[in-house]
Amino acid sequence: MASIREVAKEAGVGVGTVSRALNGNGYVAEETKKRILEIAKRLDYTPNEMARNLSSKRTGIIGIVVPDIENPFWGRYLKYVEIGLYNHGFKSLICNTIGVSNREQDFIDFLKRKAIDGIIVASHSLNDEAYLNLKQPVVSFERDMGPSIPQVCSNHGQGGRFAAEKLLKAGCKQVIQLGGTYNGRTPADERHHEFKRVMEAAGAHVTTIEMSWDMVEYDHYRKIMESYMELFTKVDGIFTADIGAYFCLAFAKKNGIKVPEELKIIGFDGLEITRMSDPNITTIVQDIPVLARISVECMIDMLKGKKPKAKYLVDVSVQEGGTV
Amino acid sequence: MASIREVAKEAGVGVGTVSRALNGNGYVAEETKKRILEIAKRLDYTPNEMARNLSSKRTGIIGIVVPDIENPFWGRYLKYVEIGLYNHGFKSLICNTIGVSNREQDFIDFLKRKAIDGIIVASHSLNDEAYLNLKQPVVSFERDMGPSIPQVCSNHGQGGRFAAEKLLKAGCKQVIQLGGTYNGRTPADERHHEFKRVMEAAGAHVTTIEMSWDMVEYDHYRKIMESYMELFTKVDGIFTADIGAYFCLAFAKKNGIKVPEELKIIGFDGLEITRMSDPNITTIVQDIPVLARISVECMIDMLKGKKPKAKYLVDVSVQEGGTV
DNA sequence: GTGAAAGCGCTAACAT
DNA sequence: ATGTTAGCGCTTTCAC
Repeated sequence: MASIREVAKEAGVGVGTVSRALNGNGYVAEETKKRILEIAKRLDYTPNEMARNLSSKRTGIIGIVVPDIENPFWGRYLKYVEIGLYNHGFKSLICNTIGVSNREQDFIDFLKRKAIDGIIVASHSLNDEAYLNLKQPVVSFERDMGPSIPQVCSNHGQGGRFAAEKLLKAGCKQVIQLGGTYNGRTPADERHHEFKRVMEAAGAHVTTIEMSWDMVEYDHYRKIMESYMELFTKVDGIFTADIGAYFCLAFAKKNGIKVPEELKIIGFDGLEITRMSDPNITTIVQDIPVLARISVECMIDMLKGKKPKAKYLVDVSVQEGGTV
Repeated sequence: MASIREVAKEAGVGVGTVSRALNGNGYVAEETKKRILEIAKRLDYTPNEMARNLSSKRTGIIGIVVPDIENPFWGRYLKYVEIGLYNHGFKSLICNTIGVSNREQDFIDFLKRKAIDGIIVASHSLNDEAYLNLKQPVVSFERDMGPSIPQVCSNHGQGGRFAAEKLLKAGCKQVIQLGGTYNGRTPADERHHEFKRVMEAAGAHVTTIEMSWDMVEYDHYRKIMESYMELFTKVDGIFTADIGAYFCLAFAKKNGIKVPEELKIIGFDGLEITRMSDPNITTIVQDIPVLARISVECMIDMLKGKKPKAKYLVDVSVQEGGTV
């Protein structure tokens, strides 16, 4: 309630002096400074952030656009982005697109109106153009949006190679992989390209089933996986996202297919769920905390006027489990 | 970049007229209005939200304090709160306390500084006092913070009774329940009180193990559950949060304990995970979308100056599974 | 060192 | 119907 003017009046000084005393900028005599601080506390003075924003032209808020907070991958990514931003003094505003492109556009407008200082986009229901020509910083997660927007993503190609090597070493000859929408050539598709390349180079046969992982209900994937499992009986290895891997394993157990003896399963992502099954699922782990940290650092650099690299590739790793 | 003044100058009118034309307030001739809108578009005019905030004394942003976004329960709650707020024209700022009370206090300060319009608190690492005496609206989720702060929570007592009834009907005589920290008398504890009361009234024996569900790593709970399972061999029924129930079931399967024949398990929360096991877990479902919607409506009411009820209790329901 | 004053960009009351 | 002007509460020159 108390404004800077009341503090100034009470202290018998000008508002400028109060501002300097409170923010530690410019010269203020120790004496007066102490008095001002005291009065500010006594009056329970709280600076008005809106006014401060208007004058400083920044809000201290960064927007984060994700496809679905409820999805464990995004929940985790969001968590670590929030932590990173917080450590740099920024707050996190979320936009959960849940497939509705309006929501994303709405958020971009919010940025244009300077209600937030920048956006980290990890969802892509909109064309890239929506983000080009923005004056404020934008960082893209898992998508190439052109040279003006830095991109952070896992080294999916490496992940695909790791998966292929694991299955090859385990003796797989006839495998299927589920996932990868080849239209957009997103970074994530790269893992399926590489997987196929390496497997085939070693003489194995690969069947690719295109499907997306925009999670609806998990149980949806159970049915999908089960129907494919019925279809491919001669298969000795499967490479798919963790959720898929989980249901594959469940199906195999239920139908007396021995894992890993008769069927090897390797996942991708490294979600908690892979550690909740018995046996644990062997999977390629994305390093979400690092992905998030780099996303944030990119953003901070841009806010400071520094130009980050165009692309950051983060190593994946293999989580040993009992399914390969 | 273009400000309202430039639009005004270009259109040969005053800034007031432009403001009215753009916001649809007050009288503006159709003719001039059309011209202004055209010019605004041509100049790519975007209203500055900070300035607007300062003058209107609101930001259109609501803060949401949760213990851990990555936890599926909170992720889901957050998702539906975000959707609700969005539908009312508000954006969602998140504060993930992850047990650090500073973070929560920091957020309260943000509110005091009028950087956000209100807070929905679903985390409680701070004393209630921190929220009392705030001029802006606060809504509490799953905690009684005194008469001045409306509270939204599941009807845990009902949930405890449902669970007890299920187990009793299934013939349980000797059960254990895990969870409930009797110190704080949080709404959630109520389910364990009621569970015990009903079970004992029917002549069953109840052992209560106090523990909290501030999730660290899921696997942490696997170990806890396993150690308790080893301990209680004569038990014929278990009531616990879904995560615990999941690991109980896993343990039972691994150790040849037949579920539900020899052991009945009933969970609480209604998380996805209960539908990922085989059999699905019988559990008491919290209606998160409704809890979220009411939280939001409470907030909106308060922002409008309406006084909401002091307490909103949301019904839970039984999800039939194969563990009871 | 400190006070006065000019913005920051918009809204709204008040003239005209 | 429209222009002018006074805030909104703070930061930041620029004199003194």
